[in-house]
Amino acid sequence: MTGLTGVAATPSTRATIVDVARAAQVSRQTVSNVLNRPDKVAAPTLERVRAEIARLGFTPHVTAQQLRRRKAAAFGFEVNPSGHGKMGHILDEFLVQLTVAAPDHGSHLMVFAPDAEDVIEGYRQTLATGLVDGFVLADTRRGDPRPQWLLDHDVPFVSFGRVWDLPDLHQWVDVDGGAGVRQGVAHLVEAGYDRIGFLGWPSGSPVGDDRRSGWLAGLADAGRSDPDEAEAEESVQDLDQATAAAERLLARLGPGSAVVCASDMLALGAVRAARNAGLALGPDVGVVGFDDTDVAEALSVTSIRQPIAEAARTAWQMLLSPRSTEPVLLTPELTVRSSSTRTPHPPRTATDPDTTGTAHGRRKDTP
Amino acid sequence: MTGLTGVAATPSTRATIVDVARAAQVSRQTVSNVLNRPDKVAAPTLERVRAEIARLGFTPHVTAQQLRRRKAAAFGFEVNPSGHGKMGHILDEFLVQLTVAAPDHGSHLMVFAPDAEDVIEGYRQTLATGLVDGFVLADTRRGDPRPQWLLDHDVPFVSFGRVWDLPDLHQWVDVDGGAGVRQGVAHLVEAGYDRIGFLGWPSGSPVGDDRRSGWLAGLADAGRSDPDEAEAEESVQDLDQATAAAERLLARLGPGSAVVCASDMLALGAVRAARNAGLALGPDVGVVGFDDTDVAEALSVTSIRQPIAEAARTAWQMLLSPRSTEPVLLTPELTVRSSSTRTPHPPRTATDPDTTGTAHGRRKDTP
DNA sequence: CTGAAAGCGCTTACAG
DNA sequence: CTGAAAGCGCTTACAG
Repeated sequence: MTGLTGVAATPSTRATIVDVARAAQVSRQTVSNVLNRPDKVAAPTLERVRAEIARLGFTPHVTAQQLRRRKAAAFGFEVNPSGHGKMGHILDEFLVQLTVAAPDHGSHLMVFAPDAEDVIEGYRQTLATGLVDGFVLADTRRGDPRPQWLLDHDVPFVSFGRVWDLPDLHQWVDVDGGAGVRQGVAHLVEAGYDRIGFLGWPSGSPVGDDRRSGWLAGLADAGRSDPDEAEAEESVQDLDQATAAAERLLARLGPGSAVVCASDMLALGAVRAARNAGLALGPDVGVVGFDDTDVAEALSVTSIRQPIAEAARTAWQMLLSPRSTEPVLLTPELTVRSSSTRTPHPPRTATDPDTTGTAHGRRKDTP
Repeated sequence: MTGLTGVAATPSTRATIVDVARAAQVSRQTVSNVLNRPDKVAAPTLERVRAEIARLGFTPHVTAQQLRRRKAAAFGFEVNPSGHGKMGHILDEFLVQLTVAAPDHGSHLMVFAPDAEDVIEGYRQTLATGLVDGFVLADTRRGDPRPQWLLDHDVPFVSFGRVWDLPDLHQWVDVDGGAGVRQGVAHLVEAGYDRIGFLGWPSGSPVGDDRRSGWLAGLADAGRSDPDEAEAEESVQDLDQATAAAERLLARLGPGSAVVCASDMLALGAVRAARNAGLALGPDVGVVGFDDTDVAEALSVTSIRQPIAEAARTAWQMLLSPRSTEPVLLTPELTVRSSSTRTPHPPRTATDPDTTGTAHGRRKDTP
């Protein structure tokens, strides 16, 4: 292959734009034009250059492009060690989906872990290296300093999750948790459960309150408005406390009822509470969780799943066509499992009730 | 701040090495020397330049450094959408820990998702962009084409997980699963369980066979050599099959015995089998899982935890000082929970037996 | 110890 | 439509 035609002198070195130019008998600017403004190149030249590009396996050196264009075509994504160990790997999945979708937008993703003591400094430095043009934010919360800082410094960004502090900012995509819970209620009504309670987090968190409002909306849809306080309980994200809260709730609701939960952790508490009360999961009591985690899957608990891949694609779009002024709210889907199925249960000898439903089918419900 | 001293003309633009040079009244080469060979710069000059660097908040433009040094100081990490949904997010955690440790090695991490149809092409292209110098591999399996290709093309890499096909290649760090299971057996012996069985995967997979051998070694340690076939069962990574296999195994082992499992999924099967047999988890039957997933934590199952952060740090070291010829095998630790505690259980009325142990303490056992 | 020169691989106006 | 020129921000020998 290494002939007189001008293949790179050092074969181990990758082909450069100059190698292609020599091989195709054009200047290197023309090669660049073939790459970046093919419409400005005559057809025969175009073809010849492209053939050489293919033959040499030439891929532009992105680092050089970045420097020259003064644009990295890359975005930073913060990764957080403390986020691990807690149930639900939504952000891990989001990172993966962001990576998968990156090439479709001519971009790539750089992960970084800012010092927890000074997160903003981590963003500042990452930006200053020129390795990224902006950021994809996730896990935004009240009082989050990042959005304002990015705004102040004219740094492009998009957020996965509403930017609570800045109502005028529309560069976010989020999942409509309330709509998800509402679907869950509709599903449980349809499945034939009598009373449908809610096991949520203590009020005050925007996400939790949103999910709770979905429960109320679902009841209203079904003509079961105005539930009294007895039909809801709350617990922090802790299994023992969730179990205790669920026990209180189930005791008040009675058999034949169901519980929609603000998280799979809470749902697991409901599962245990049902078991402790001697109730079969599904037939005697329905449970729906949130986030469709491994735990929900393993225990065959119906759960509300966030459309993460779609969120990632939307994030890229917002980032790269920043004139779309509207935020996007995606609707989650229900993954239906045996915890919300009222089929009569087999004798309790050898088979565990909540193992029976092996049909892990997915179903999209619209409220 | 923008004075006559030569701060960047366009304030919105970040400071460059030239701005620092002007401000400190030296040439830009000297600034570069301050950054890269401080020993070659006179003390007063050094101090003056550094002061200006701090004042201007100058951070070198990494893209320019990459181009000039012909070195990205970055490594690629493949991310895989199909790896999700299955229990255990070891690789997600590895990615995070790799990112956390990156700055300590003057590097950063670029994630990419190669086309599943042609993974090698994804690696080739990523490398050709000049954005990375090499790769961190994970999830290596028999017949994996990546290590050989990287070797053939002189691309630096390290693998998290043994490179099974290339015994002469030592650039890997892995976790000694066998040693982990052995610890699990020792722990169960100490906890007072009578017979200790093994619930593993069908033989033939290197990882699974390794874990099984740890069980045998643990029994030998305890002077309980030569278990007969009745003390082991196998199942694929599926909950229903695992439950069935565990039921057969528990029936043969009898109460007061324990089961070490090759995964948390299998351990969950054992938990259900115990429950179906009316046995209390912990007091009546001990269970130890593998990987310390969310599911193990949620169900209070003792599990063997891989030291992922240490694996990540080791990977960086191997990558950046490639003369360390020896592979590294790390020993996992046991996270002890109530599923392997033989304390007498409270009455089975309101409290679920496997919820009692709220002490999620960690303990490092060495065989 | 400090500064002038060359160049990493590419792109972007700008002439011809 | 094609090519000569300039330059992105930095580093690395190499003279002084």
